[in-house]
Amino acid sequence: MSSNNPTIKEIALRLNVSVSTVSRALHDHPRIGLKTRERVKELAREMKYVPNAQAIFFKKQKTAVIGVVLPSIKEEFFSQAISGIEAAATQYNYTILFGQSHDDPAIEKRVVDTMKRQRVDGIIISLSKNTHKISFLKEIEMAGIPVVFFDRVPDQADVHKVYCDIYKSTIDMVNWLYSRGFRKIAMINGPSILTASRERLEGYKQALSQKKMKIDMRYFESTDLTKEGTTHAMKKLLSLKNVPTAVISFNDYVHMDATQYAHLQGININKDIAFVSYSNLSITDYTAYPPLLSVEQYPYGQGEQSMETMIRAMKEQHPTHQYYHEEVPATLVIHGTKHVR
Amino acid sequence: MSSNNPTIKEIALRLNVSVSTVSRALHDHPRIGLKTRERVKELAREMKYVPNAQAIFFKKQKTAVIGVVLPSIKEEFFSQAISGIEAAATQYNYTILFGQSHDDPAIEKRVVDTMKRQRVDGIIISLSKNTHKISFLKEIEMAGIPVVFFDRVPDQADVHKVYCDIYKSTIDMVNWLYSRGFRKIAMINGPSILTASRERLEGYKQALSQKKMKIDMRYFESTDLTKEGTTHAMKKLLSLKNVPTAVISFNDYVHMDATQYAHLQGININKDIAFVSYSNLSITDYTAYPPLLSVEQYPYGQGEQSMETMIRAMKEQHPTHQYYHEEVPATLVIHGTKHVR
DNA sequence: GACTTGTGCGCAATCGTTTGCACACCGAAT
DNA sequence: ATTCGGTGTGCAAACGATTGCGCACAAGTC
Repeated sequence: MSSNNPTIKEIALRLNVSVSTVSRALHDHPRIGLKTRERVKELAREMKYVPNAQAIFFKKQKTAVIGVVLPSIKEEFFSQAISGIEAAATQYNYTILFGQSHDDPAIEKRVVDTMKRQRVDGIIISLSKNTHKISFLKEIEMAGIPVVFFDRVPDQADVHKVYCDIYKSTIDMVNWLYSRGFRKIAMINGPSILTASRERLEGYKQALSQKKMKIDMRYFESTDLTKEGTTHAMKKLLSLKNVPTAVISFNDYVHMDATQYAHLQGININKDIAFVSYSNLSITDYTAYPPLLSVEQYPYGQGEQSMETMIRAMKEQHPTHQYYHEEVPATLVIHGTKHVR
Repeated sequence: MSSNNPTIKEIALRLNVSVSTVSRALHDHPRIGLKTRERVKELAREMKYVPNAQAIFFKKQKTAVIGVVLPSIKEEFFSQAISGIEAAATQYNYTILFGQSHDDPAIEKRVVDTMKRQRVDGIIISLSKNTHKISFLKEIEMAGIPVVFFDRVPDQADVHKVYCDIYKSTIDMVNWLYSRGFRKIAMINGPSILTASRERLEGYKQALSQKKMKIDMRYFESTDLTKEGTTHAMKKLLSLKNVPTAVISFNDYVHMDATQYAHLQGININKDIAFVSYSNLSITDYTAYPPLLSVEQYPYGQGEQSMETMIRAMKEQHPTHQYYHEEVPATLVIHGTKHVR
């Protein structure tokens, strides 16, 4: 009936011992006699005593809570990532305080502030696509809360970060297309402020020049990741007099919008034009026009790795001069043609 | 440089006033003189003072944290839901402590225990599909932590719950099919322990009997929601000598597996057999065989509503005898045939 | 018998903040 | 001159748990 959780004080009172004895008994302190220990544990069980983590962590100045800030959990990539983070966190007995930035830097800052107030032990963050200054996060770090960036990471070296090498996998991707005879390779890239976009672009250019192909910027389009932006980009590509024979999309969502539009324009997907992409969403197995190939970025693995890195970062003494850069390998996943028509 | 966050004590020391004065000044207590108030606030800003929420909530016996337990965030339904919960929580200045059960009752219990330790102010939970006993949650409630169930809710009345009326929408769905001339209507339902499954079954039966149609249990199959389970169910339906002309799937994931298999068996989706489903996933717009119709269950809205209900539940004095049952309306969304082939 | 060693337990401080109460001072009203 | 009300501030307890230190008692050693 009592709404209040029992405390060690109440146990102590009932057993006529001191609170310190109860505390030590519950922790199996060797200096506490066996019978006392048993009596305490017995009563604790009976009273359904659950230690107050708030009090413990307050005392210890630790919370065993990690803040996780993502642009949007609606994206499969991030929901997979947080799943990995949570799995690893559970292993290390940490819990997850969760916040979304919705790609809005102001909200992102507010979420981070709340987490600081909550005195999380660390923050794992994938930056909003509109965030340019990360000074507020450096401040957090200066205040003794380690920050680990993942996937959408800043360029600078003085941060902990976990990401996969899009540059390298983009080169692999272009080579794959080249080896299959494609020469007119277009790209629908994401917003240029994203590191992810820059890496795609640089990998694209690098691969082409390795093959001694000249880079035609008319084959290079961008989208703001909305359906409209992607449709517009695809429209421009289709209007070229030299229509590309292959299109690399920024990710599978862009790919879906691009192919949907292209299909409406009478293009026979992966016949007239080959489509390849990034993300390797599980859902593409069910889509009308799966990409021939998609770069798997292992969001779950990146999430796990972020948590591992966080654990190590938390062990460093403050201030750190040791920054971890973890590169998770990306791999090309070639889809069967079973559902391609 | 200092890794430690400043406290009101340090501010008090520097200003030669007491901690109580600092505390009150920061809260604009009217009995503190204007100049003192200004001096305190000025210094607080200068020292980048951030109140220690741990200490405050420890003192106040409130954490402003709501625990959210979901089966798996990888499902779009739940990632949408948590998005809604988070949005509403932010409005009320609550933050979200997050955990997944992975449909495992043991993990579910462990997650809830951790949350109790953390002294969350409330728990919003969508039950694991294998959870039969919710006594551990009633205990949590007895201990003064309100529990709000959503979507996957228990049958009993003595709980707070938010859900949508699947029974009613199933009747609408069957009527929709009936009005278009379909008479051999099959169903691939989910695990029978889920309320969601029972409601679908009952709606199905009710609708058929309203139309004076006899209920043929050969048209009724179940899946454990795995691809294999669904394929098996579909296989049985296709092997009937009286093959159904319409199939109602438990949700869009089941629908995708069912139609994928049916297609491989040479069925012309939505021509030979009409397919309808639940969830109305945004992704179905891009899938090879979208359902003709899908029941929108508004996960985001259910999430928001769950948080609203939580706010109300937390206001009730303990123990409650006032339980909230919130029914979010479900609606039929009829897909165009644009991508159906 | 004095000394050491080990065993079993309690006292009290501590973490950062809030808050009821008391107190001191001041001007004004009686 | 006393009382009163208002204003500005400090004291100290409280929230729940942990932990260094100290004390009391018993058993063993010389």
